[in-house]
Amino acid sequence: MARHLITSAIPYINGIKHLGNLVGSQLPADLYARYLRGRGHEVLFLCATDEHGTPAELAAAKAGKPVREYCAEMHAVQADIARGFRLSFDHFGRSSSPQNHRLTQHFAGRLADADLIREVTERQMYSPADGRFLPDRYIEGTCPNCGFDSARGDQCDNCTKQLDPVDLINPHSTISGSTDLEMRETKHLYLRQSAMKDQLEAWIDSKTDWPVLTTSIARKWLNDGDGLQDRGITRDLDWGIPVRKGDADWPGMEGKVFYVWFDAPIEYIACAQEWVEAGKGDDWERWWRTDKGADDVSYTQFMGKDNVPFHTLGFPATIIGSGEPWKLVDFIKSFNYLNYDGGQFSTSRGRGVFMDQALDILPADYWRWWLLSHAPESSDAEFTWENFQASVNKDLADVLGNFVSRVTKFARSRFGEAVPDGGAYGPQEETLIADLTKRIATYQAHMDAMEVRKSAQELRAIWVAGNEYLQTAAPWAAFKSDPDRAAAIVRLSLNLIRVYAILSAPFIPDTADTMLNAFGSAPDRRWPRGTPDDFTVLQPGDAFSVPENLFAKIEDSQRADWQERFAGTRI
RNA sequence: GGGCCUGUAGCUCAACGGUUAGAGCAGAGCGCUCAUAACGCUUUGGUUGGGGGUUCAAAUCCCUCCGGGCCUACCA
Repeated sequence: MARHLITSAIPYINGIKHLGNLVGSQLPADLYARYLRGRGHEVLFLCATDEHGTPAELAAAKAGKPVREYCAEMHAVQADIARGFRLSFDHFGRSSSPQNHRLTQHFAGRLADADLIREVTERQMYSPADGRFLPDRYIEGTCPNCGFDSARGDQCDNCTKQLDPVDLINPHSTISGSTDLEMRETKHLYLRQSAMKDQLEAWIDSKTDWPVLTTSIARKWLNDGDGLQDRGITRDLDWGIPVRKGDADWPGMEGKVFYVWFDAPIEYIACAQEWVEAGKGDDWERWWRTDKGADDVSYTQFMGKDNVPFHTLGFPATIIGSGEPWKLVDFIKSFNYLNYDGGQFSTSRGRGVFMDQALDILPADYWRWWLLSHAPESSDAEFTWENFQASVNKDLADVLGNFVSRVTKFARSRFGEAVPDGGAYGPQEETLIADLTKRIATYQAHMDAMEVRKSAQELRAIWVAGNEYLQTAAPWAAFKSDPDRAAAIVRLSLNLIRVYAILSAPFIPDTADTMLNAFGSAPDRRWPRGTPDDFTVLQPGDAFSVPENLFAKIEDSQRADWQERFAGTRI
């Protein structure tokens, strides 16, 4: 039994996330957490909402609410949807928590003491009409390079040229439309990542088993241009964690807050404190402090590729730079993007399926299965309704659902609602058990390696083996000539359902519960040990019931309807 | 512009220098009748994006061209 700390990239607060966000971090993290718990390991699985920054302030303003109130509401909404998808966080925290305030300020103080913070005076666009400094991309104007009239201040979407806001012709605020913009001086804190470049690079180099996607992005940032750049960690905003040096004021930084990308990863740690505060645990330091028991913790982070630089460089720089014995990540599992039907998901255009909508039309397990079995591991992947319908109908309804249905209904009709006695497992059963034992070992190896698609593929093959066995053993024929033989076949088949439920639970937890509940309220839920005993847990006389069909097929008419509904509006 | 990833059967993907490039779906044929017209077996289908090179041996390594994607540090 090992101890596993698992975190999912924390979703931003300003709205409901789409399926691409889900499959890139929270869902595979949940798969891994459920699997490890199933195998008897001790797991702490944490996630939170990322609540600071300009977009949160603007979203709150648009909703006509104080930002504090808006975030509290959106956190509740996201927590509710997470529950709907059966994301089994031990705690779903908030980056705006008091714990994170204290800890973020603490880290800043430590970094300052270590001479890893420098103050930089710079000039930024200020909009008097909006009453705020504007991040580059909140300024638009005509591109001096190609003449595109909606070029953003950081880059022109038309000709892809990188820009500076002052380059724009007729610049205006995208918030208010105001053209009254001025350059103002402001002072900010920079994290001296460049001073830690060699340390960070050596650390990345030591991670030879990480996905290429993870290490290549990290190396790019380490070596691109002049190498790893120092990074601003403060902003001129109202909503955020006030800049303080530990418990002390930070002269000259009054009214400023830390940048979200500084405080968001720290929330991983603060979240464990929230977990204790919420009465769900009693010792967070044994998960996070290597001097207090976290030495043997295996820490895995899940995230989309856009998050990789902050997790491979920024956050480690914070942790290492603190000089304190915090736990560093052991493995970073990163994902590419999921596209929607030939294009990108688009919040603004309402294009694609968002988490709340997904749960409105189908139960979580349908989505979990498709998303995980098509996880964008090696390249960007694409959601299409045709593929979704085909996969769900075939894999879930036909292969697994129908297997459970045919076994339980046959058993009931011939032997009644209890595991039948009589006969014994013979060569066919031994062959199947040997095959499954091997396949389960393969499945576990893929899950251990977080090879999500391969795990799904092997799990499906395990389901298929049940159907193959039934076809070969043909209990319906045996029943006529040798009822004891049929009884043995049915006994094994019912045991298969129990084993399948346990193996499948990380992917489709609700369905797994339904399958297990067919055998009463307290069936043995222990993970298979890899011996033939795994298939004799259900004994003659044990009661079972026939569950409702596990999965309904998606009809062509439904598919067409949804296709239409989620296509979004063209601009 | 630069960097990284990617291109394999109609579709979604494996194969990571070593038999004859494999699976699932879709298509075709056969079988079964327990089951959600479900399941099983067999089978069609590929000059591995094009071209060149290295090697006894290349989907795999190198060069080049073409296509797709991502990142490029003030959105998060």
